[in-house]
Amino acid sequence: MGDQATEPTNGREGAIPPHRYTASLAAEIETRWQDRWEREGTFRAPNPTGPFAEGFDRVADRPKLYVMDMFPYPSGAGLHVGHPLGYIGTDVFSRYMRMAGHNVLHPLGYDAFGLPAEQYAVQTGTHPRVTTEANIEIISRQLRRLGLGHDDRRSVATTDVGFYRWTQWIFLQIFESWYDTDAGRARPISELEAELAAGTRRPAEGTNPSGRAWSDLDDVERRKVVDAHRLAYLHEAPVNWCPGLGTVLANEEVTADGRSERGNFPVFRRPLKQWMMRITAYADRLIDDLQLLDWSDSIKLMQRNWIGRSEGAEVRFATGADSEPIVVFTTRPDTLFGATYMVLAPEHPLVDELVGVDWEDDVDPRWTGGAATPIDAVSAYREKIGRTSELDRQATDREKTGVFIGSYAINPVNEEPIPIFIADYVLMGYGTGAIMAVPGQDQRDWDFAEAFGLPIVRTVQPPDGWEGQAYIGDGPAIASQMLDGLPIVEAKAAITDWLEEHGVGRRTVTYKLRDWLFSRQRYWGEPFPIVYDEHGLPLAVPDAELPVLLPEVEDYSPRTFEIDDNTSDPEPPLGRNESWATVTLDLGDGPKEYRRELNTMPNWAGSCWYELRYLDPTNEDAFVDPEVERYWMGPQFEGDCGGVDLYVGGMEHAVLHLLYARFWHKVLFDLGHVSSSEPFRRLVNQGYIQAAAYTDERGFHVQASEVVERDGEFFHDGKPVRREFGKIGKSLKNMITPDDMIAEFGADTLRLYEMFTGPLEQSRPWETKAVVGVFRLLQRIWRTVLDEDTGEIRVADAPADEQTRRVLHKAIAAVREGMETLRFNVSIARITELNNHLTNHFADGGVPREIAEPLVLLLAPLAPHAAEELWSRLGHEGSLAWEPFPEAEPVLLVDDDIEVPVQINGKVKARIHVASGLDAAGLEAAARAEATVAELLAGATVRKVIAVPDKLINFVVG
RNA sequence: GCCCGGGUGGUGGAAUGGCAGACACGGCGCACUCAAAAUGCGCUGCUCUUCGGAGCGUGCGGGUUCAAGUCCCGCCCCGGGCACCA
Repeated sequence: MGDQATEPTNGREGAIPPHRYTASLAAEIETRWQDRWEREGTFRAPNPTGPFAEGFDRVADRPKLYVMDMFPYPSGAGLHVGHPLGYIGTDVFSRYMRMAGHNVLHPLGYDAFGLPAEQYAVQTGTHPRVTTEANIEIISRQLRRLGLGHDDRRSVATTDVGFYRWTQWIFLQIFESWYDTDAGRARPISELEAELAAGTRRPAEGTNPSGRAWSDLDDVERRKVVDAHRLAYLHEAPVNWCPGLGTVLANEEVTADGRSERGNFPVFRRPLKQWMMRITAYADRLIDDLQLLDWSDSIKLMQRNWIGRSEGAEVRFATGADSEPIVVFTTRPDTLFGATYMVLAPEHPLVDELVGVDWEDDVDPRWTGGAATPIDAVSAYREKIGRTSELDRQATDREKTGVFIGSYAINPVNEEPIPIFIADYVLMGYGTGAIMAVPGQDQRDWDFAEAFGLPIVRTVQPPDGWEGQAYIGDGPAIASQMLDGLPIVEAKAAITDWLEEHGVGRRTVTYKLRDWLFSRQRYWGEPFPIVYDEHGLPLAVPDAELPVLLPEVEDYSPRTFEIDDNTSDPEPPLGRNESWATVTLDLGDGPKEYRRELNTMPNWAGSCWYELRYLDPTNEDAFVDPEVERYWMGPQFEGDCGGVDLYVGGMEHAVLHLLYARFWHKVLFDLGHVSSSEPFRRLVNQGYIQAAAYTDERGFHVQASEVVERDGEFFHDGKPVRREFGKIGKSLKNMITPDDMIAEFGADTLRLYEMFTGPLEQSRPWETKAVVGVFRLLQRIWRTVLDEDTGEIRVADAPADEQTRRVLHKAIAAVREGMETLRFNVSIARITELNNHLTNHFADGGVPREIAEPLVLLLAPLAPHAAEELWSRLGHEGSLAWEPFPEAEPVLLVDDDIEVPVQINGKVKARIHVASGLDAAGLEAAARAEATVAELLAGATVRKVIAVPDKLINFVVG
């Protein structure tokens, strides 16, 4: 292990002063302070009430601050140096804010359910809990060694029975509620039942297929109606069935070319009964409340795009005498007069009903796909796209395909018959799965119309010379009867009114967001607190029966199938324990036998609410005490959504985790369980650390640690290799662990290095040889305070000179600003400047105590161990974690005399020294008096003088 | 294709519209040393230079302004997201 520069290199006694700050001294200091912090509970944040209330008096008058990281998955590989970047950032911020007078809560737990432990269990038979706990042990030791000041009492794991018990409870809250669109919020399902029974409310559209009155329905029918309202509901819907994994996947887990993100197996769309979460009910609120959040615009935009709200109209197109009309969704109802054909998604349910028997005599040959009859054409086309969806879609992306189905629809505005096609550019999953095609104003429709020889009618006047493509811009309506001359916005309003008056359409909104598929055929997840009765209908397991514990099973795997077998049904592993799968319960009508739900919840469930459990992790009566939640997360001002004050994590969770967590939080808010309407008020996405990886001539990665650099070229084993930057890890053979860096330099140096390489949000390359820079900074600060030979402090009690005071206070102001804006790199630079001044100014020691002590405190959030040690050597008893952070005195931030550049036509020609605050006139006089300036201005015409006090003066001459 | 970020020395990066390159790495030089290491100090954007200095410089081209890395318009390149969304 390289210990160059830190230890004697030749074994000679005394080559290194005995009290120098070295890696081994750092290790001794760091482990000692880590033990002491743990022993003294230094970072325990008191709650206002409950079991953690001890010590609250001390902080009661402080503002609260809740700082959180996206918690890690405890993988067996351990951490590399990229993982802790965000954790160090939040730790520095938390330590700073504590010293700046806040009651800071900074916990970290583990997102411990998930596939890797389960797959390991499948291979080895080791229970996932054993693997998970061992991995948590390893990672928590690694994290502790970094000196992260977490409240150790609150380190929950989603796999703890005491945690997932409440995950199940929250699931039941969601199950036991429905979304009242009139009230715009979730309400308990019991209130719905009461209103239905009282006749004050009718079942929502689509929830009562029989259409009979509530009073005429039997109990089972009524339950089905109620179940169809629930926010967690069973739905027989096309799902992404992945036989290779033996499980169903969420849309988000399927790649664009129809394969599983994990494993890259084929995925099939097929109907299955699965648990769904009605996140779409919250679509508008999830969009609208983004404006309350202090998140980056890019993340907000990604969420908005994901939800994909679009306003438009539904239009009904009549088809034939007995067939029901085709409903299309359009954002451009104003172009209805230009609808010259219609396209249905190939799997649209009306296709089979509408398909014609024979082609007309004069049918365009391009329309038939070469088939003898419309029925043949439809089935051939469906088969064709069924095949191509599994192949890469890229190739077919450009050209439009489809077939005529041999029948017509009637355009409601002009009674014109228009041909109906099926084509794969219309998706069943969006809108109504059917469109009116307006080639004049839509490029995709234009392309299709060109390919199939369909008429193109422009209904918006394009600019002069616009030819050969659709025109989607604004302009007056043409060829549209009563709409003619209207701009798009007015035409939309007019035609939508007309459609509504004539009963052939209405205003509507659609979303890209789908309801969330919540069932997984896995073992290592939360069991659903649900049983099924003899009707096959779901019932909640009563609170008293929670938690529903994961049963022991002999085999942890779901049954997997041939990767292209799309006919078998999922068989979850929980079904392998027969005695568990059936349970006798008394649900109010005597003991009866029920069948348990065998699926488990997806990995996201625990992370949807863990920010709440940290607050009150030992509570057995509630998922969180309401008073504790209000204290840490409640709104802080009128109109505030409340929530965690700072949440730091990777960009990869921009959509899924952050959307799901917001959804759950809003349900809990609606039901009155939390006072905050959003979970995370402020979000920061930390960057990534990338490291150099090297490939040889064959393109194989070589061990990065064995590569040497000569004159900008890189060699491995004497042969040249190519450098690239990529993710740290085993696959690129460029693994760098925090353990290695701590051994070589110490944890404080690692922390400083990661913070110094750039602002928290920015990605940066790892450069081990640059780490020595911040290591030297710590050595120099050490030397500022202590004598390296004797170990005695070398500070003086004499007062500091004016200049040194000014340097200190400017540093304080700048360090604070860097801390508050999470630009720790700037804070470190200012500390370096201060220390450089001290080494220059007090070369023989004797740095005034009034300077040395603030210097140590400025360093404390960044390099806490070294700072604690120096603080105690300076004679202080307790930890400095609760010492007040130095404050800058405003008078000392302004110099008496300052240097001001004098520009002539924007070029600096001279510098003058003037009293700070000197006004424009004084500045001009002083500048004109300067010899060079006077010379240059002699004989020139000064057209204008811009004098900015304390900044510069500019003479514009002509 | 569309939507977000971002392009500043050899490198990581600083800079409320007001002296571009703070701080650090690397490099060069000096002191200390028999020598090296360590430490300390100095220099280090590019080009020219009579060694005084001069010119050019924040991806490229325009513009606004007394003044632009920063604001506006149009391009180029890199990173990320979405992808037939009606």
